[in-house]
Amino acid sequence: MSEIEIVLPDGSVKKMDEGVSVCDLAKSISEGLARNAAAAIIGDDVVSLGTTLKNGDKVQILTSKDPQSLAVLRHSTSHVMAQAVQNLFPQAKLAIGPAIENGFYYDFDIEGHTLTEEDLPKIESEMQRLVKENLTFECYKIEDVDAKIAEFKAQGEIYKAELLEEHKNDSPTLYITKDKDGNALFNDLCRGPHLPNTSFIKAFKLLNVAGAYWRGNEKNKMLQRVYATAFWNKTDLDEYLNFLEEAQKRDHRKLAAQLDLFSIRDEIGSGLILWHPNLATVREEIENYWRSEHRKRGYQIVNTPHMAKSQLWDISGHSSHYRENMYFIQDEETEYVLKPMNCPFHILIYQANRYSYRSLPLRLAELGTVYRNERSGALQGLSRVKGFTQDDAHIFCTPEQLIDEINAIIDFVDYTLKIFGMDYEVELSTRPEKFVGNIDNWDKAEEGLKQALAVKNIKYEINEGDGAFYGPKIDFKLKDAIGRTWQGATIQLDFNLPERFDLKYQDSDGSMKTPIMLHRVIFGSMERFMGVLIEHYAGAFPLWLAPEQVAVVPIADRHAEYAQKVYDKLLNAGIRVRLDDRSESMNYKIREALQDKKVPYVLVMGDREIENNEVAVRARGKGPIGEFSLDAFIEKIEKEIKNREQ
RNA sequence: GCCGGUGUAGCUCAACGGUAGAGCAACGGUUUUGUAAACCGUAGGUUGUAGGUUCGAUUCCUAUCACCGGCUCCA
Repeated sequence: MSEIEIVLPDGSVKKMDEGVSVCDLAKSISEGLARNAAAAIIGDDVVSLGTTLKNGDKVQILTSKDPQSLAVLRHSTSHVMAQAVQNLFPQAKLAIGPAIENGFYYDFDIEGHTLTEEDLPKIESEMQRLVKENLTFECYKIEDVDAKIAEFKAQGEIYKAELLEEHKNDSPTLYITKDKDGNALFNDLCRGPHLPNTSFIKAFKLLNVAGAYWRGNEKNKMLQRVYATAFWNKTDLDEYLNFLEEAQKRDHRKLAAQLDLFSIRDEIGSGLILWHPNLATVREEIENYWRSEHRKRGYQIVNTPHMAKSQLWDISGHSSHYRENMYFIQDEETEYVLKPMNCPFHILIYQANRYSYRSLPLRLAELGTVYRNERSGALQGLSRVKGFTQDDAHIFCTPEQLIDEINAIIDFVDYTLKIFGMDYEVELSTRPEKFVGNIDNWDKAEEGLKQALAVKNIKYEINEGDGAFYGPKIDFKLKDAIGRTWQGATIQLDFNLPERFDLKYQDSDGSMKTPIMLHRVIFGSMERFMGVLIEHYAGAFPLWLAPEQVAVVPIADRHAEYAQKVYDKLLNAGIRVRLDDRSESMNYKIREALQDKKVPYVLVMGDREIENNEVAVRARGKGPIGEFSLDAFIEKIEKEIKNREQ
């Protein structure tokens, strides 16, 4: 028997007999490691412990302490769930069951039974039973693929048969779940990796059931998906479940009712937002920021109509590419389209003048309200609506100016998100299968975006084939206060529209050339961004955005006159203030202002304050912060507002 | 659009074949309060909408609309 050399993470080399597995390696290192080993990494791949080692393999053994092992735990738990479901519903056909970001799911096709929330506890207890059996997961290479496909088909496992057919040349493997006597109880076509056995599975929770198309294609059958999660221990699981609860409390649709922010009415239609005064105030502040910041950064602000003749959309190509999302309005002779995008209008503004390379870039910005006919099931609160206002801008520039322009936008986005205390992740989406323009331009554009990101030293992920049909794009995923991500700003390159509209500028050599066009939004849409902000702040907007900044609370009726003076002075200083002179108890008024309305400052005043010509200040989340003269208080909050303090 | 769930007072929920009830909010009164809910009372609903079954429907059935969890799509 010959020896092989294994490289351990510390760089040391260990000699092992040929044919040994990762598990043997773990045992040879220490008993404790062997007991705690969940999986391993060989090279770049996470593998099961049963994997046979090869000479020169770089091996890292994973325990529950290594972040990479969590996906293995979840994947194995998903197999246990599939096994439990098949035990309870023998007719259930298995589709796929991967680990996902915060847990895992498994898709089933169960004839004659529709899973509901009530089934989840039953499945969970069956899983508990299986886990207690201390089952092992063993990996087998499928030698005779065709025979196995036939077997799957005979069992009715049509989805597994389809998957195996597809992966027949990838040396497919089968994971068999066995009890302690070695009896095979369950098997699943699976690439792995898996835990050695179920003893690691200690904390899991089934979350919800949902429909999902087989392979994500809406032409395929709809399967039943069970979402679940698993962690190494109950503490982590509970923490995650608390997080879900916290997220639910922050739901902008719930907070909308409590804080009187917006509503959607049947009489108007779904996906159309009524902005109540409170949210309109937040929007006004944000629009003010948006306008002044655009001026500073060399943008010109424009306004364009809400509809245009069909002809315009024929030229832009939207009539063919975007038709199902457009609303048409028929006048006696002419057909109009409610604008789903602002770009064609900005292009026509470009066309109104002649440009040279010296007068570019031209940056046109608009808070442009667009209407898109969304599929009914897609609508959601403020996040997905039919009518919304994009903080849209289009930049027309020369190829030489492109990278600087992209960098400037990245700066703008970065600067803006910092104001809201939001972090972000960046994704670059490249050429899709269906695209317009020539590949050469596409390659250049993708390279340009990459360069711009490199100059800024920004880390990003690449979404192959996820670009728009007219150009590649950079997306910014906002991370809110509790770590959830939201689609926010995007920068899209466009070679298509400038050509369709035959846009020109005169270059330094006198020749006429076609400019490059950039589409970009910073917030995305006012609606979606407000939704994100509400959840980010859990409804407790910072002072500069708060619909009501200060509540004035006189303790008894005899203090009303003084309170009125305080109120008038604050109002005069441009503060959004409310005088609460109802004959309710002071405690009631404080509680309502802070808890229900989330007002940042409550000013309480009684005999003492009148005597000293002061106000007693209570800050949201901080409690009483002392007595201030009114001027000192105004000065303090004016500074906070100006600095947009969080 | 698709799969599943849910629609009861302004809000949160109860009743589930016998004709709808509570808390908060609102309104009226009492209380005049010292840092997160004073007390008493009044009013408020063709139970999402339209059909059907039934002596009788909020409850059962059908259709439809909206919302929720997802899939797909997307700012």
